Amino acid sequence: MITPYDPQAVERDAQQYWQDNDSFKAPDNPGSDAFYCLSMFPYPSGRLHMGHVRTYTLGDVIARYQRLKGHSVLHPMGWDAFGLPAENAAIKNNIPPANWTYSNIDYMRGQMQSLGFGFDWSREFATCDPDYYRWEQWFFLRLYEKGLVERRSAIVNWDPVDQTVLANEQVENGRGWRSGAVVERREMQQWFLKITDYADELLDQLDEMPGWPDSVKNMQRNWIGRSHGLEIDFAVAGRDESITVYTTRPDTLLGATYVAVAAQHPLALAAAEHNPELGAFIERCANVKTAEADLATLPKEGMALGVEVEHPLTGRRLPVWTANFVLMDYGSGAVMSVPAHDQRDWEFAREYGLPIEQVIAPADDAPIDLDAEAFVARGITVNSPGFDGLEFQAAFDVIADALEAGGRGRRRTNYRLRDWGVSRQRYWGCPIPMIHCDHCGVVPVPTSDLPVVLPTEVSFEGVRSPLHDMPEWLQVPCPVCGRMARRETDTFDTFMESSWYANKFTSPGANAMLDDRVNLWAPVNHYVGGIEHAILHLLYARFYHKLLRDEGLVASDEPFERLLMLGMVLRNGRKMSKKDGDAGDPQMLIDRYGADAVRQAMMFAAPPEQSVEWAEGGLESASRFLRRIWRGVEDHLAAGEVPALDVAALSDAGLELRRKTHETIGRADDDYGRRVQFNTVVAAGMELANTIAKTPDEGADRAAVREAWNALALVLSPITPHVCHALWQALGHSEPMVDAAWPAVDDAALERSTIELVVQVNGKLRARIDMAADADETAAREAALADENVQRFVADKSLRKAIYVPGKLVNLVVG
RNA sequence: GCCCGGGUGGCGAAACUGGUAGACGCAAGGGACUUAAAAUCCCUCGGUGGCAACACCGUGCCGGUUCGAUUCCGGCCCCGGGCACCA
Repeated sequence: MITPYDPQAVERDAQQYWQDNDSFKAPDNPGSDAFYCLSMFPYPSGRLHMGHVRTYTLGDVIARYQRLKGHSVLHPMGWDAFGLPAENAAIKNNIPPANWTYSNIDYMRGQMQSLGFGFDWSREFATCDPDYYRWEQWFFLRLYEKGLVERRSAIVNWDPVDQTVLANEQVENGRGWRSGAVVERREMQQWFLKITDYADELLDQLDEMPGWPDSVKNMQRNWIGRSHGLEIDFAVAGRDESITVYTTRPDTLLGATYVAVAAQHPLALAAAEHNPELGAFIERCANVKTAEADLATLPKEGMALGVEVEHPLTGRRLPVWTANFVLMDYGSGAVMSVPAHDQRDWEFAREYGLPIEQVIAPADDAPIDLDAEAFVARGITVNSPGFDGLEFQAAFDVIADALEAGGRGRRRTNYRLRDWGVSRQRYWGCPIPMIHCDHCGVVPVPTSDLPVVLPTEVSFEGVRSPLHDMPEWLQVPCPVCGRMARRETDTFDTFMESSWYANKFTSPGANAMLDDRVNLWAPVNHYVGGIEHAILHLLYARFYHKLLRDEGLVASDEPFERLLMLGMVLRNGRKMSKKDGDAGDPQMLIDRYGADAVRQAMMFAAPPEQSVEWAEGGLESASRFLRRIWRGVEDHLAAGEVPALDVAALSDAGLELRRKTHETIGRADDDYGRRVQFNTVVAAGMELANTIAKTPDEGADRAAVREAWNALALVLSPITPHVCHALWQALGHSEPMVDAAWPAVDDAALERSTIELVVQVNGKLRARIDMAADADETAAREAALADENVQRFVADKSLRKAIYVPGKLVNLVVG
């Protein structure tokens, strides 16, 4: 019976089968063959977009391939459910965020199921489930006891639209990463996680992570930004105090001609008390309503404090200035200024007429012009009495030793990385389990009172968190003194939830944060997600994993062994957005072409790490191909019984098909497993289908045709699982495709008796000749020279040399 | 400015370890089938010259190494991403 390919029916049947048979339920006790494949869980924004389709298809391909290779696979899915859009929707439509979120989850889960992703849905959770976030609260209290949590006042990035604090990582070009509003600087009491305590490990371990792309590792290195330098004390002239500066260039110390401090530096604030003009300047600096990134574009401005300090080595008096380019929260908020060898200091010195004194000369005696710009490269010390003639490291060490011996300085490592501010002034997040008591101060919620459940029956008055207006939630007896106290109304940054969800999937139903099962699966063997998370999420998740490890909750050092960073899905060179309308809506495409065609088109469009220009043309192509193989199998089956494979009885066409079949298996295996490049798997499948099509399906060769169809169904099944499931059944297998094993390559099928040998003359292709595969060099050379076209190029010249690459080419060098 | 990627036909791309550039597909053109259309099948498809065999040119640009370079090295141009008064 010939039935036309009906993707809707085929996909419904396959999905029903997987559901009825719990096909993707991961075992609780996997053996050493465990493979944990995870795709970054989505924010339940309402509906899937093409970026989701790409990410989850790639993850699904990996999971299904590993399963065929014999692994026990864990491939879970959940929801990164806290966050601002739910509140915005709530404010706009007057729906409680919880309702909005859970209904989005229901819709998106349905979409994922219609795409045929092989997720173990029994492990699904949303981060807004109290059963999930209670452990986050519990763990936060453990960290608090351990001293890894701090509450302190800090200048923070304030998003005036979202009315919340943002981490540095969430500020892009001076604007909030979600709202796009210009970020302001505000001082507030905040909770911090001391990620800087782990800066060295987070940095150093990158060197031992071969499964991560270099680009991501470099981004993280830059973000952590470790620098080695010196803290140097400058005594304030005439006073019993000193200020400390930080420098990575102590070799230039003798060239310091002034010292610059941040506007908020205590020395500047003190000087301003007697100097209204200076006070006004400091005021102006503080009120610049911009983020740090924007400061870079401001002109360099400053003012003398009327204070002098003593150079720690020469005793020379240097003026102290305040300057708008010195940051209070990096280093010590003060710098020694060496205008000859730092471009910023140079510009400032030129503006205010401060001296520029050379103390470093180029090692190669190249001319320099300090009237044009600073000489910032490393070189040899000059004009530095007692320290001359030294190259960078020698000067660094000698000066560091001298200062340390005199108690006026010390070696110090600094980081760009700041502690992680986790407080958000928002409602829809995990409540921070703290209580404010007028008598006892800040008191942690006793673990026996966890979870602190976020009330979900709420209504919004503007953007303000409704928690402020819920006295029944807000007021609570102080756990220490019993008097009425207030709950903390801030909630956690949502990156807190996404920092440990991968581990949680291993321990469903545990009456603990994690249980022993975590180490049977963790770390994630292959993690799949968008490049936009290269810093934020991945750095926090690495940090959190180390926190879990140090609490004895996981045994591994890193959460993700191998990382696949996908390029973005673009349309007309831009990130896809709502403007793309139906074209950007996968649902319409699934309804029209079927999930398999959508999946194949997405995989075929480009290799995973590259950004992909989404074009619907690929869907017609994919659809056409799937119809073709469907019809091909139908025709093959309609021709009746197939004899057992008898290689000796095969025709040349049959042997050729067998070779193609086994080549395809080998290529696909390598592409799936090692190269993680799936567009070429699709191409290889198409080539095999083309070869099948031109092989007469007759006599003994029918066995080779059957073998080829079986191989094609298996090889393509990670990408187009539904149609392959159906074809596999039709081809007579009683076992379902998901339980099949990856086929072995038959090396004998790959052997050739003759090959096409390329003949080059002086590196240029001149002929192709048929040769015995095992021909030796002499035979190859003679056959090459016998070729008519080759003769035209060698006839009147002498043969100098011949290069023979067996099985490939012979290159005749003549002259 | 610094750190990563990338640049190959009209388009998406392939070429994995230096060895046949453009696999596979899209679009286009021609043809078959059809009353017609859809679907399907066949042929052509980097440029120039040539009836053809074939030749010359061609992987952003310039140079180098090599018998041989899309691939390695040096310099430059352009595009994308990350970081950025970080001392």
